[in-house]
Amino acid sequence: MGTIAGTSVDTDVVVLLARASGAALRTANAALEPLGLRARHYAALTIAAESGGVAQRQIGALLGLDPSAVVTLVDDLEGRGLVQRLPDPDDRRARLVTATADGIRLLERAGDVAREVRQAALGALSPAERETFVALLRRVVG
Amino acid sequence: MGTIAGTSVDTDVVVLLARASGAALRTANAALEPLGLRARHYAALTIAAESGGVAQRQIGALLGLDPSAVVTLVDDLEGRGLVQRLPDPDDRRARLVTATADGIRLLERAGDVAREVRQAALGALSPAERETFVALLRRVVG
DNA sequence: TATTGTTATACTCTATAACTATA
DNA sequence: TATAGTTATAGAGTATAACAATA
Repeated sequence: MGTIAGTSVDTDVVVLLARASGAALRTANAALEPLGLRARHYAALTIAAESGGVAQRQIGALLGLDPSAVVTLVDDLEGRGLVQRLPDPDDRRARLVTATADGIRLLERAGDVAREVRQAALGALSPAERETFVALLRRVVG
Repeated sequence: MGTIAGTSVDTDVVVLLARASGAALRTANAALEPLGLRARHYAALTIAAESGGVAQRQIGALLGLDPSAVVTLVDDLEGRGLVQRLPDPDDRRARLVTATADGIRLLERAGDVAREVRQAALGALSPAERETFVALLRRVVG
């Protein structure tokens, strides 16, 4: 489990992940605040824009969010006019979340911010190490 | 930012970290539940046991927790008789959190559980990849 | 003046159950 | 029967400000 040596601890993977995630989220939320977005909204808006229309269920699956949390998330974005819920012609239960022109414009403005956030999150690593880290992290998430 | 290809997304690092952390925490909390512990309590108890007495401030620094959250955490552990708050002879503001005999006994019982959790969290990676990943993750956290 | 621990408080996040309308 | 979305709600986590005791 780890032993204390001086002031440093051979910390648990779970703790390390929680710390890295918390720090990255705080950085992202602070950086996106001037645009009125949180990391979660930015991610969902990106998915909506790039997909050209996704079911909420899929947003939840991609972002690891509960369906009920996706409702709140899309409500926020729709309330700001950044996305629309359109009927899915293939499945009348589902509603396709699509980015509006305003949403796409905001995403473009947020591009630089997002780049800075990614850099800050992995600032301690070299470019090659970042690639390695993200590749492994993606496999960890599955 | 990433482009959609089929059903997979070149997801943001922030999202990946949040997903990995969430999944690891859920696994850890579920596995430790029979022992009446959450991941956070387990981590703090480990630090207390291995250090032989830590200031709450340091627990917060190691675990990335707000000082006020550490109060609640140590209250829980103390209420269950797993740690004690002893006066620090070198600084009368601080209180040294030390594991009790019960706390150490519980930690020993939790050892196997912790091993399983770490394995589950990084189950998709080979042993060598796990080492690489944890080393990089530790540098990301700083 | 700054720091440790503490309390109170507000806010966000997460998770579940129950419901509807479809499939 | 199962699934997509929704609502309500409860519980956990996070963050801030203010305070007493001590440095």
